[in-house]
Amino acid sequence: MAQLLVKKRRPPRIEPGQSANSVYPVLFPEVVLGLVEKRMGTSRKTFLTSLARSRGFCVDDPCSEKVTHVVSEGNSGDEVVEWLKKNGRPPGKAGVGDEPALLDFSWFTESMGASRPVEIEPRHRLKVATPIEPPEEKGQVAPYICQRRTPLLHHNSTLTEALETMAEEAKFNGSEGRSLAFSRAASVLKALPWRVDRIQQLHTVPCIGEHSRRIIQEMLEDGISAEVEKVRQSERYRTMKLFTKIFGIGVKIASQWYQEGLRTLADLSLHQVKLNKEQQAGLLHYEDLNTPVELWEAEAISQVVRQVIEQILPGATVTLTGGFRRGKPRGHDVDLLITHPSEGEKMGLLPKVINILDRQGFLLYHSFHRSSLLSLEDEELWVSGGSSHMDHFERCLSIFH
DNA sequence: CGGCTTACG
DNA sequence: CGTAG
DNA sequence: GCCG
Repeated sequence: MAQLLVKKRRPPRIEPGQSANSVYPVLFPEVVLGLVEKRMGTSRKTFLTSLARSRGFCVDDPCSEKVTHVVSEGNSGDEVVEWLKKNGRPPGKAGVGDEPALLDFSWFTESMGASRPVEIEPRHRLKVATPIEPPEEKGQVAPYICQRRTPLLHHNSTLTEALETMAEEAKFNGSEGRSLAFSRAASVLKALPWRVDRIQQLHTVPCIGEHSRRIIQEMLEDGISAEVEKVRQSERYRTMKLFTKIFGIGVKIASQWYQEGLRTLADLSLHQVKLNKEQQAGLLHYEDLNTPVELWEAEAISQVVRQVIEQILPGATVTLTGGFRRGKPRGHDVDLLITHPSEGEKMGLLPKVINILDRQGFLLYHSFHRSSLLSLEDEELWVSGGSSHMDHFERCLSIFH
């Protein structure tokens, strides 16, 4: 099997103004809307569905198990629960916690206005007298990390961003352990099914110690943490963040540059710092490489690679994997898996693919050696493969254009 | 007080 | 030393 | 920094 990863920077554009639902790119695959027709009416539901899809939302039958956000207009929470039951929504498994959120129309309106799913707040939730959710919620966090949900959209973004700033700062200072602890504190808050609004709610939550609790308390009381703000404003933190976002530059080199008085990307050129090939590409394509890849871009790259692979190895399959396959709307790269029913057909496939992509002008940068390759740019393409009984590992990282 | 992921280039 | 998941 |  061969695995290919691609990051693209400016792939083919999708023309605006298309009407069919399928042509709108899904920008928020982690959110699936279900519109309750009761008291909304068929035509209004159709209109709202088109509106949502045109803004990149996925819309499905509210009774589908894929639905994460059930939106209704003019119904009480109990009425929606009853309606879902009557219209055949399968009952959720107790304790799994995968029940959809039951939301008032205000959440829909605000999300459409923002062109993205806004964070769910208590005022958005429909009040349900007969809870559809099992009384598991108030309780604890699962004992094992692998049992916890860490959703992209959760209820404590402000708090987790603060804790992650502290984690980053610790890492910049060489304190891996501290950094890990703050990262865990942030993660555990992402797993909570409710918004933390009182410090007492954290008494039984693991990974929240004295320091994290102090920061959280400050934020709950003042809406801001002086300690975190001080970090965010500090020249050291800002500069380290700037430098370590250069592909190929880690804490050590960034710190060294800071010691030498360097502060901006322009300073690096002025002082003619020594950079290897990857780092040069990293600096040259700094903005591009730090701009997230959108799902539609990933799909465009897959399509290009698919077309090239078809020429070289007919019958091969190219599948988008990685974060996008897990439903993320954005990523920092594109993972592609290349498979073919026959054995041995894939040897040397990667260099051929890269050469063709290069000749077609898709690659801004690429490099590979005997067993691996790595490059970075507006787009990057990474391929790795191994054969079944060979310890073969072929990889390629390039930049797509 | 020690541990905090691991492999590879 | 840096990258990746 | 947090945990055992």
